[in-house]
Amino acid sequence: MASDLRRARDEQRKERRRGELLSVAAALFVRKGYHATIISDIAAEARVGQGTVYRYFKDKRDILDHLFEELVHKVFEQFSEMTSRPPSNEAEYRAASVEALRKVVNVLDGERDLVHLIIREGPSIDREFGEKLAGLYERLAMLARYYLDNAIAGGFARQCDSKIVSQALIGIGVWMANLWCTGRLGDETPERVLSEIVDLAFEGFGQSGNANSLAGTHGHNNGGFD
Amino acid sequence: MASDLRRARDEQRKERRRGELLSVAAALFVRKGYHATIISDIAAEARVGQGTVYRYFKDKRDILDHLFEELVHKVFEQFSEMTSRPPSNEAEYRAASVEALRKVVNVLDGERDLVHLIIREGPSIDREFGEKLAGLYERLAMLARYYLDNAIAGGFARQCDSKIVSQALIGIGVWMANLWCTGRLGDETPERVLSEIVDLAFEGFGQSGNANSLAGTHGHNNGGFD
Amino acid sequence: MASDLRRARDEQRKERRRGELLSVAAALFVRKGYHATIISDIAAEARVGQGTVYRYFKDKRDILDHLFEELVHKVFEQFSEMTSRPPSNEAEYRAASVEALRKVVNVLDGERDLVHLIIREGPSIDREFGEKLAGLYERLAMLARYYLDNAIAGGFARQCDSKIVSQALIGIGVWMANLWCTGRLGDETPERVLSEIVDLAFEGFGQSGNANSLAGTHGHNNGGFD
Amino acid sequence: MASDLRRARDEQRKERRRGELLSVAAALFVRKGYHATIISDIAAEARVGQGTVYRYFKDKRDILDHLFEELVHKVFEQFSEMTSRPPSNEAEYRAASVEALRKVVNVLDGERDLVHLIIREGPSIDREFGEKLAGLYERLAMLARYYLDNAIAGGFARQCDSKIVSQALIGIGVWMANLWCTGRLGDETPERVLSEIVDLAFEGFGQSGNANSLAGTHGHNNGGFD
DNA sequence: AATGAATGAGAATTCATTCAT
DNA sequence: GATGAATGAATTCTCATTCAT
Repeated sequence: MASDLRRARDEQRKERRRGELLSVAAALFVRKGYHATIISDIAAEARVGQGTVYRYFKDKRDILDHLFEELVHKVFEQFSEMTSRPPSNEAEYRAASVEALRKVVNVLDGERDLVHLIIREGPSIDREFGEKLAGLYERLAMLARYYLDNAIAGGFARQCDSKIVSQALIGIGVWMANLWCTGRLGDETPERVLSEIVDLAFEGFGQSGNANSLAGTHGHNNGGFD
Repeated sequence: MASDLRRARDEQRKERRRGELLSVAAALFVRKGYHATIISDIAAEARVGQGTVYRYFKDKRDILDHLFEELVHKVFEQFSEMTSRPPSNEAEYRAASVEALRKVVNVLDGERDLVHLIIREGPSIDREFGEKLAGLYERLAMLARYYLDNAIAGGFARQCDSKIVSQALIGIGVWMANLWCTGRLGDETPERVLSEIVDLAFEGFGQSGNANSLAGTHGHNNGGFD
Repeated sequence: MASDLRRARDEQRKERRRGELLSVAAALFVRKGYHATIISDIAAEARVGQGTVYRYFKDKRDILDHLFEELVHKVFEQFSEMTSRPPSNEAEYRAASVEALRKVVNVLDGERDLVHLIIREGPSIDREFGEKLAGLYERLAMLARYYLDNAIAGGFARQCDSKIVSQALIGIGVWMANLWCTGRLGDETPERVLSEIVDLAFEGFGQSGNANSLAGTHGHNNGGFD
Repeated sequence: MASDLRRARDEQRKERRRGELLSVAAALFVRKGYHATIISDIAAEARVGQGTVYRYFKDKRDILDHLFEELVHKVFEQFSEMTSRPPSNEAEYRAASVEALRKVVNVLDGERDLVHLIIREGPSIDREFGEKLAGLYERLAMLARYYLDNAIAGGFARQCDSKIVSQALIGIGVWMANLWCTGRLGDETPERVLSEIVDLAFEGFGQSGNANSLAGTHGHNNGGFD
């Protein structure tokens, strides 16, 4: 029936406008900052009335939530197709790491502004959003830790505190992502960064083997902390 | 003279109250968030009138600036006394790294809330503050890079892109500092974290030597990026 | 279309409300004084929210600017239709003066409060407004001087310092306007005032001719001034 | 006794400081405007504490009152010594007018800023001050009218509405005083201005005698006013 | 559904005045 | 008497949200 067609068209138009509002808001949040961006900015930039914004989103915070979910969805979408067979030697582990990072980079590459926004503003929006973001980071850390534990158990990763190390890896990732989004990595290509980071993670920057390792000495030596 | 005594006492009281206001503000910024904290909160918590806050600080932003400068000052104070002789072998490098980190940890340990505040809110206050903070991180990265370059030149660090690696190290540091400040490191002691991180940085978590390194292969293989 | 009608109606309503706010503000400025009138007074008197005032005017100063421009516009509108042929004898000059003053009086009569407000508060609002007002007075003085110079050149006005005399005429005008607006002229009709002033300007109040004139003696006799 | 000397010295110092505060306040009122000048400006400029200002004056308004009274006192002081014999012919009238104006000018010359301040800000301070100032002007107008009525009665001034004409004369006086105080009279000397004004008042700027006078026709002709 | 005018709660900021020292 | 730190009432201005059209 005609009304079905019409309804479909309306639905489509609505979806398009919602997307338009999201992208306009993201751009403004990035440019002016989340707190400094006011609803009327978004409405004006999207060429709609202020009231219209409220037809699509509950409030400003709701817009950010949608942007966040969108990003999270895109990232995890990538991993849904990954083979879940865990690596059984260092070469496989390294290859899998590189593959996973490449996927992430590919997603983030198309959403630089959004990523920058989330990393920069996310922790300071409010307690709830901060915890949601921290939860995301935690999930990523758990993932990294899972693979690291597997490698340690399989004997192709050094004995180490996988909880700490996996967090450190996430720290590197978030930090580099942020630098890259804000253009502070200069002309380094993502691939270059990626390989350097994987090398650092697997080999460190030292020359020797395990000589002088401090690991394992803690507890015996508190290093002078009070 | 009496008036001198009076002036000295006034000066002292003023300094005490300024400090009181700063610490109250820091606590509130941490608890409620910078944006959600309003001047009257600070005044009420410090048991003074709103106007009094304005006698000591231009506005809310000015309070944060003072907190930031205070922290930066305390951190760099530690390094002013460090021997500047660069390490000449890996053991020295590692020892110097540990010593420097311990100093930083010692400072930050007394300012957990403040550190958390700056890391969390700093990037989203406004452009100016964000750049000031980024400048601090950049300085730290330069410092790390300087030592790394020295080690590479001296043959006791692996050939690597020191720009990327040093940034990664800063990323680890900021990340761990943040986790620690927010209590998300659980019962791990700073010393334990420190040694794990240094081990990771010097040796990586891999077992083998340089096997399978990706470094140097970039350019020949863009990894599928478009 | 319906939306056109709607827009037109909205436009009209907006214009009406703007006018309402202006007249309410003018009344309050006159009654309480500009500085003593606060935005919430205006909003309350106009039965609108405070925020609404800010939808129409940038701030209190902006309201005054609009009132001033409105008045200036109304005054000069009157002169746009006047014949520009300059008078060629004293009778014509006198008639033209009377006609011009009548026009001004007719305009001001409908805006007593506003005129009073501008004369009273104008000079003390701020430097900018003061200069704008002084500029208006200066324009009026130039106009008077132009006609006076013409009359002197034509031999139907006495030799005199037209710069000083024209300023004196403006002084009389502003002063009488102010007295009249504030009701301090009692039951004198504007027409009566007008004719007295014109007589004074053309003939002075003396009986004799030019006897005893001081004009032209300055320079020879500085009258004791140092 | 010593305490008498001391008391006298204290009294003197107090008077000096009071004068200092008044002159500092006047300068600030002129430069920044009465409303824009705050107590702490005055205190800072006079190099005293804010509280000290309140030892000498009740509040800001009180300072202005004192400045006003000071000026009024100085002006009327001049007239206290004037012979009170009224003029008996036009020449005497003219001479007396000139003499009186010269006295006024001599006083005002030393108080330009103060005069400017009073003329500019006086009417807008508050109702009370405005009325006080209007009262002063009214007194001056009464004085002028008294002499004018005397001259009309004596036959050496034209029949005219002395109420209106005397107000017009005050208008000229205040206007010229203001122009002069603000430097907008350029290089015209006070004496020059004075003589031009007296000429204008006694003779008008017209050439003819009473030709075309409108005076006396009012009432028969309302001039088109509605 | 779309609009944008209206709203008023809420936050920042100022400054006259008080008062302990 | 002098001081200037402290105060909080008062005012301006913003902006998220509602709602009549």
